[in-house]
Amino acid sequence: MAFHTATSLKNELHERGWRLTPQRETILQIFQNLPNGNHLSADDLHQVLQDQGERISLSTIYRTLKLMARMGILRELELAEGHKHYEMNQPYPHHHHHLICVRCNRTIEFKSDTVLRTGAKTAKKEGFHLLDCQLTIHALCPACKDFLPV
Amino acid sequence: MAFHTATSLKNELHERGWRLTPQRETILQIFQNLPNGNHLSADDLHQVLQDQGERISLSTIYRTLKLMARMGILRELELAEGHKHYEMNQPYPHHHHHLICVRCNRTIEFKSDTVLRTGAKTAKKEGFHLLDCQLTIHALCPACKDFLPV
DNA sequence: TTGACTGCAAAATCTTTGCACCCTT
DNA sequence: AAGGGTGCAAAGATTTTGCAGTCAA
Repeated sequence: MAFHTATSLKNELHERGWRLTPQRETILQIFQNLPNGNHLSADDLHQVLQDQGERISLSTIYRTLKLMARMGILRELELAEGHKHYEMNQPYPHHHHHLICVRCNRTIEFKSDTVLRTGAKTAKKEGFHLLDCQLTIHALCPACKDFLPV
Repeated sequence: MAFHTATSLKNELHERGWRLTPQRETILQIFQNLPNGNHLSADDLHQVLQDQGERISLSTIYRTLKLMARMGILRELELAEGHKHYEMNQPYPHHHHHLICVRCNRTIEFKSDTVLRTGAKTAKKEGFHLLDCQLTIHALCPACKDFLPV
């Protein structure tokens, strides 16, 4: 989970015979400039790009998001809203987890070194190459506690 | 995250003005009898029911799965296969997490008391009512390491 | 008896894919 | 020049929803 720049992205792609296209570079840039803790869905990203005057197709966006998630550059978040969200996969001091209200989707970020350590240890023990490790807590927030379950 | 029986399900439903229907009871039973560590998608569940001669519609299945997840009876798993899976939300000694290969979806279960404790502590600190807490590790398994990223 | 629940079918969402053309390497 | 990448449109997959009839309480 190292920090990625256009150059490191290029190198990693080339190692595998893939290419660095303007689209991929632009998308990486969007995520790099995203304020800490923000995340985008495929459609959000499409909007942001449109607003910047960039015309990248949704297909390419989906393909790129999946690619970068599999490379460990982005992390795929399931914030229980029917679609995935993505954010930069930041290394240690910024790495965080999510507490989510299953009713109103209110989300709180929190950090945990021990969880991060558990993730790394487990992946290593099984011989897996770690990409991302996220603790997701599903719960009911104070405002929704009494409305269970709908 | 307590163990649920038809009776406790009935009581919890009644507390909120909901009802215990044969469909809900049957679905709960399926999950109770599911071998530890197994999980079902909405469609899997539909198949299992068909095989048992039960005719419960997919709509009802989706509605029931969501309901039981929000009640904390089932846990919703994102095993990166384009659809959700569900399993009983078992309390402490059986509670587990998942290590998943993002390429082939090979999944390994593991337990962690410290992670569970972190989840409980975090929810409490924020005043949330805990439903489920899962550490999901995305990684590349030994067999897929070298095929990154497609 | 009441209104929550179910089943059905249609609709809505989100995501993937085939194909012709483009462009990085 | 080769073949990976993109855009478009169409297809796929999963999940949700409106509605009329059903049934738990």
